[in-house]
Amino acid sequence: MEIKPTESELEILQVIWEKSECSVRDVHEVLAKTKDAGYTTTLKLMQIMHDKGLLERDTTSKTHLYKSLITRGQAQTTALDKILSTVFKGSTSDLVIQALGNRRASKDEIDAIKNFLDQFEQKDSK
Amino acid sequence: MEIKPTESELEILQVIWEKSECSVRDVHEVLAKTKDAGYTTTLKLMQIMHDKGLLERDTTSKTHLYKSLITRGQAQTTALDKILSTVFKGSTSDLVIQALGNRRASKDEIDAIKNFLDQFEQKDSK
DNA sequence: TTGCATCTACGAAAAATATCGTATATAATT
DNA sequence: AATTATATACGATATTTTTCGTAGATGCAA
Repeated sequence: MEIKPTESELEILQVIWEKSECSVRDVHEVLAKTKDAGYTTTLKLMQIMHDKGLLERDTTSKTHLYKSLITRGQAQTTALDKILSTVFKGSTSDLVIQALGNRRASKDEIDAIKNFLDQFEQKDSK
Repeated sequence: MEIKPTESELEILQVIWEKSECSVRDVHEVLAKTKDAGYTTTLKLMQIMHDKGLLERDTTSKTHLYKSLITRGQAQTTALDKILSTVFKGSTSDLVIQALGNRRASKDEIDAIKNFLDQFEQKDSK
């Protein structure tokens, strides 16, 4: 079964991933900075996400607390898979090169990637 | 002005990018392999894309021919920017590492990336 | 304990996307 | 020339996603 969060759902997940457990108000206050949708909109969305199995919640107190049932890593994988197939013809190296080409990456970041590649290659060729 | 193709529009663009110039039927025949939507659906979509300025078309003959007004590279950049901000907290290196980690990349691909990084670093540190 | 603030629940409207059916024009075939 | 196949145009419907308003519950403060 595929879980594909919508655009708005991802906005919410971002907040929850940071704080790990959130009330609707917690989430809404963050979103309100960049977006203007009413409180009940956020509420409804989070309820839907709960129905879909994207969030779990603790309803013991009046203010319910939500946690994400999918990790940021999972969402990253899903997102990458999607754009790999839609715009990169499945080529991971195209994606990586494009990602590095158009953006500023610090030397540290580049080194991190190189190290990663080294160990990756070792594992691969033994 | 931001152009953000929808999911279905990207499916169509993929076909057009391959052939560079397509009739509606060209596109529809490819899509029909993996999807089942009627011919007029594809037609309508391509008309909408033309209205939006995503496609241009030559209407001299009965069968209109469409070309893409955005390159695959542009779509790649847009897609990367979006997921960078929604699931990667803006970290390019996270994205790259995640992309390489979960997928099989051939030795050639890895070498290509390493070369790219080398020249990139040179440019960077002068 | 009365009133006010803050929750949740939830139906329903709005907006964005995607799909289809039908009318009509044009070209090809017999 | 008549028939058939194939195009476009385009309104209408379906589906998905987002937004909102209102009702009712719960806790807190005066």
